[in-house]
Amino acid sequence: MDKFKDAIAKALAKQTSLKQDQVLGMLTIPPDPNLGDVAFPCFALSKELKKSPPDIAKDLASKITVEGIQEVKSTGPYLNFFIDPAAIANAIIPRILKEKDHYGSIMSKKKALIEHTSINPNASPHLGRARNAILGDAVARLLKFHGYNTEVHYYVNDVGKQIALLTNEVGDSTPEFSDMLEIYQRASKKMEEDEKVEQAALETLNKLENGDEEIRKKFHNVVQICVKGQAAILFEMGIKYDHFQPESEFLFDGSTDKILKKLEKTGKVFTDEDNRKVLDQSDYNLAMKEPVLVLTRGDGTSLYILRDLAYGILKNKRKNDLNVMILGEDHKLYAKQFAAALDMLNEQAPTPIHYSFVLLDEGKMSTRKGTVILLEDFMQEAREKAEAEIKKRNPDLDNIHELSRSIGYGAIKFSILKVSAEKNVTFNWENALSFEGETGPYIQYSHARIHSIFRKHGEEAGTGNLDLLKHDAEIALLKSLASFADATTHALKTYHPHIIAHSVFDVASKFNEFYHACPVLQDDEKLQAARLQLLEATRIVLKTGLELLGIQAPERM
RNA sequence: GGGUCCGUGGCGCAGCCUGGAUAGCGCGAAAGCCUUCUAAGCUUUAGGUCCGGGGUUCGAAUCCCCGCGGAUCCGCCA
Repeated sequence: MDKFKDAIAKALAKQTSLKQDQVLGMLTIPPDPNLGDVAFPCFALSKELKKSPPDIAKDLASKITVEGIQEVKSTGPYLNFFIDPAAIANAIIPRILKEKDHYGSIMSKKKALIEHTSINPNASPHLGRARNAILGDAVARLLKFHGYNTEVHYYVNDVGKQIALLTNEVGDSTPEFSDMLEIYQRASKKMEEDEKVEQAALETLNKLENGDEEIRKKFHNVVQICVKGQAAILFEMGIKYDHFQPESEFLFDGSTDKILKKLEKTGKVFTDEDNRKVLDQSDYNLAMKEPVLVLTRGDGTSLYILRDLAYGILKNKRKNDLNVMILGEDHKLYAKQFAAALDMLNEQAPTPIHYSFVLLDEGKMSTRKGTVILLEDFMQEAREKAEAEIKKRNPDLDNIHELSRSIGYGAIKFSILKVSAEKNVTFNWENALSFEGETGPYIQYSHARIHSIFRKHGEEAGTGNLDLLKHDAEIALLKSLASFADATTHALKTYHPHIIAHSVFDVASKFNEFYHACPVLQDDEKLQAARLQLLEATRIVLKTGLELLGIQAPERM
């Protein structure tokens, strides 16, 4: 579409006092395709020309001709351009068929690093955490799609007080991952009731920092059980990581000490009345009562910020062109403080991508309190529903087990990814497990329908005269395919996968309208050949779009 | 008290960056469409003070200001 807009802008620039770039910024899409494909509002020229906008539109309509535009018409104050449908088809279809799964990619050759998920290793992940992982995975896929050599990190918070608490509670027993949630909740409850429990956790932590091998082993065991259990669930969802970075590494290799010393050299570190080391950040305009960052506890043990800084510096050593991390909205201020601290060390900060929480009707989720919906339970519900649906429609399929995973997880991911990350969502079983309308399965179904046609016809789309594609439904689909490429670049620029979700849904929706309006396999061989090409292009885009969201594209369902 | 994000038909959302013509989509509701490429689909109908109030502008869901409501944060949790 950009091609046509450029041509229009060029032609308009010749006829008016405006520059081509200015015109380009003013062009809009009419609300109804019957009005035209591209519009130029004439209000702005009104003062200068001392004529009414409708008169200007009329005047320009009679003067302008643009290649690939079959008609220029004035409607009130708007100058409307009708793109020749054949020109759209010939511009977009060959491009998609040639670029295939790269269609929409900027083909960067740069490097990127993304850190996401990074759940506390204590229990089975709940839906709120899943939003981080699913969003992060989608952004990682987006980066890879655009050609970024992308490294995916999972930061393992294996030295916290919460892990100490869990480790103490586990003691010498050898629990399974599935026991951890209960153990963690039990420990949290004990801590609330008895402050000695917290004291014990802090003592354990202190021993860990002072190199107690026994404690270190225990920590390691508990953390391993948790991380393995969590990663297995996420892996089942198709979410993978290149590197698990243990936080403890920065403690044991002396990085935290080094960073503390470096920060002290800035002269901004002071010791407070409780013997804690505190970093003064008043130079950074942070919206807090006292812009300070506490670096150590009174007993000298380090706080997470020092480890985070070490990790941030390590990330920078990889020389990435893009460096992003997915964080909850509760970490917004912390991300700023973190960036400020890195700046004091003359280091670059990663770009945070924040998301809001998933709420339940009854309020917030909390692993400690047990008011959670676990991702694994949600996954199971989705699989079971998918399996029931498949058996209802297509009981003869031989891969029902595999298929119900694709469809169930597709529904979960799409329901999370279609909403912009900064929006609070209230979880609702019915909406989240819907397979109809604006859902993952709807898109998967559209993709499967195309495969069905090709199975009947034979896999080769062949060649044909694309000028024949001029039905309204065909044109609408063509335009949707064209705007997919805009969506992928916009999504990259803003780190907003929901833009992809809506775009690929639009393609599926336009395809289904086309499917009902235009029979593909039919007597008119030439028309059939043209439509098969359109179908092949649609299949490519649907598959690409689904993959960007981490959703599989089954060929039958 | 201060900062940030969100507020769009009964419900869930897109549109806001970059202002433009009757505000889109899905669910739910009502009615229709399977002897033709999979009905997880399609078509039609009903349903909206775009949270409220000011301002900027020829024009505001969109930009600015002031409120209201929700989320979240503001020193030893990560």
